[in-house]
Amino acid sequence: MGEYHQKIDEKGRITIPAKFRQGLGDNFIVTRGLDGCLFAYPIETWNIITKKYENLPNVKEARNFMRFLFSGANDQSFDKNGRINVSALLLKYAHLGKECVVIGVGDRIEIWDADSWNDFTLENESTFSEMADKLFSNQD
Amino acid sequence: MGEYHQKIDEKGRITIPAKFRQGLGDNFIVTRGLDGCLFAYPIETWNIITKKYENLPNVKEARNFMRFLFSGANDQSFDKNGRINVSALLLKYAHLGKECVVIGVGDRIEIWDADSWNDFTLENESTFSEMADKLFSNQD
DNA sequence: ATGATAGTGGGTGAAAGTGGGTGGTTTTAT
DNA sequence: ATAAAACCACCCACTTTCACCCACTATCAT
Repeated sequence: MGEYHQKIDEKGRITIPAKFRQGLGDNFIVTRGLDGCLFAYPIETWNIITKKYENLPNVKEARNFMRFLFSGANDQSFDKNGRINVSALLLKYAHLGKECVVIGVGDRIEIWDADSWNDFTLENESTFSEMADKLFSNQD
Repeated sequence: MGEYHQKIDEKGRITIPAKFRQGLGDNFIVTRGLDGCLFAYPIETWNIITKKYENLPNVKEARNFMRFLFSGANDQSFDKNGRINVSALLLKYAHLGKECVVIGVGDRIEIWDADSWNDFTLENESTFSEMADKLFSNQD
């Protein structure tokens, strides 16, 4: 949980906030996420996700799906200073420039380009309250 | 897993990314893949696959698929620099030019011509985001 | 104020990737 | 049968990249 603003240096390194490091473990997966951000999963969570799709029938759609799933995935670990090295491909996918935002969402971490994140929050600001209404209205 | 862009030299040699080498082992199989790429399997995985198809009913489709699978199969090993020597036949089959893309997909590696891979991702871009929605949303 | 922890930037040596040479074996032509 | 030609496995050399290390700054708690 939480929102942290971090910088991406010229080598494509991102410091993951100290708070998140323990949750991710020593080895974890960074992959393409939804709405133009990156996801980072603990390896155990990733294994659960992939295990679900391991025995798909060998048809074209399934093959494409697996290609999408695996080609975007990188296993990562922290350097001595708690940084990860994001590949050029993933940087491009998420339009990551010099500034980024790292947020904790349930069992994963999301990495957003600062501008994208800004746009996202602006766009959704007004709908958040509606969303909250919807989500929590029939709670007792 | 992951996506790596490599070059093919004039002798038809492709450097397999260091990350994939251990998974393939010293001897492995390269063969015609589906959807216009090449597959590379560790020898153990290959044995399992062939065993599976040996037990298929002896119908024409099965025989044809076996022919497809076996006639293109080469056992390969790495040279001192981690490269494999792809036969002219397989290069032609996968339309491999100077640039290629190597991806890890579950228990195998796929080798794509750079342009083919580009076309593939462009064609599927829209369905990929749907896939991602499916993939990450109905997580239970 | 001071020490400890987190974040940022950069240098460096080892490893990965790339290209080309060479010598021996096989193939082909005379 | 023999020499010329082609091929291929092996070797070496160069370039680029990346993982690791160190140094500095900012932030926070005591």
